[in-house]
Amino acid sequence: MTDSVRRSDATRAAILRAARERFAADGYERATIRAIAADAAIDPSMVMRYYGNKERLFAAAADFDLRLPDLAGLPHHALGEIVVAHFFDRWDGDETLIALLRAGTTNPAAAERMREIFASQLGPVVARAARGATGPTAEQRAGLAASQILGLALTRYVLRFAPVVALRRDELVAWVAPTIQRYLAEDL
Amino acid sequence: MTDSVRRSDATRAAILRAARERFAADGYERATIRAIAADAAIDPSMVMRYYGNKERLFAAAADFDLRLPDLAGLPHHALGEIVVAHFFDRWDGDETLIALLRAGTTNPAAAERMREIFASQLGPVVARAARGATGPTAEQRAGLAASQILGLALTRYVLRFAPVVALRRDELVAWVAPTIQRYLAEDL
DNA sequence: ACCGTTGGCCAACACCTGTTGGCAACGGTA
DNA sequence: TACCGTTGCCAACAGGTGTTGGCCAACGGT
Repeated sequence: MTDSVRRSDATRAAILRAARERFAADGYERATIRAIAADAAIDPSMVMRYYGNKERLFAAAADFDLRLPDLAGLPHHALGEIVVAHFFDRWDGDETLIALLRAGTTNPAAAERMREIFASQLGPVVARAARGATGPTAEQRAGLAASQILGLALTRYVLRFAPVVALRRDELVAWVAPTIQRYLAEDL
Repeated sequence: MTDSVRRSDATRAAILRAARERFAADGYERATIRAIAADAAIDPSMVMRYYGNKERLFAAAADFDLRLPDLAGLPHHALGEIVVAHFFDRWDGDETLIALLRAGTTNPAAAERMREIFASQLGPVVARAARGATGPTAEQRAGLAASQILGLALTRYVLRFAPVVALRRDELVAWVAPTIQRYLAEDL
């Protein structure tokens, strides 16, 4: 029975979708099981049966893939623009990263998940792209890039600073890409 | 009586200090009135008597002055370094900004406070410094700078990304200062 | 020495939270 | 048809939350 499509799969998916929305909009503590269940048009106890507890529900909802391309085969001078544009694609198409960002500031487990994702997904890509560069380590380059990328997501999607919201996406890419380019591939 | 020093002033200050610590460490919702009162060695009901409710307590605890210097009289090419170093001074010496950052991601009032602070304190300083520059408006320049500065605070003090925590302060200034310099004073 | 004012604590309130167990309807299978 | 695992809801629990009102002791000016 485990390999067939169960009737409950739709419910499971509805819960996960509602959870991602709520976690993204409200953060970990304000996103209540009851509210998520109501969004999914289901009883709160079903959430517990399918996901065990709130922490495991969040872990399931915050399973995220940055889907970074391999930068080693791309034009070296365009790394910054490619990375920034890719992150815009990623968080415009999936609010999971925003959920993670909101929850990570108050929930230790969410912060740990965030560290894992960037260490295991951004780190290696940067290491391959920055091969042969002198100066800082790949981890340091990745950390610097993360600070600018997450700061952009923070001010635009979470804190909603008016000028950052008002700037068009391509304008932001033009401004921020050189920053990322320098962090990833240049020396001081 | 209102202009004299009351016996309760010490208690008021202790509550405020405990509130700032708790809000900085836990964020808005996880920082409970009871925990703040316990830190201040006081009864929870006293917090209510002195500050009315939790939201007003946060407003009092999050009253923050960036203390930005007037950049117009300083060497133009060193703006970035001065600003970045100043922010390190500011958030190393006062955890209020960290409290604001943590709370701002989940509490709408805290986010609004954050927008106010940056619009009213960073905006005008940037406008004076960037006088005569062409291209983007001062608000846009300030917003871009805020994205990098807050991203740095986020990854270093809140999410605690290992490489960003491990880098020395002067190393981070050296890397980030050119970014801020470009956002504040250069064109695309 | 008095007495109003101030500073403080205790107990309780109404509400909301994550979480649990029991019970009814469904839907394939024998 | 009789069965039994699955899917779902309802009601409740135990604990924690912000918040309130009443009571008591210490202070300080007269």
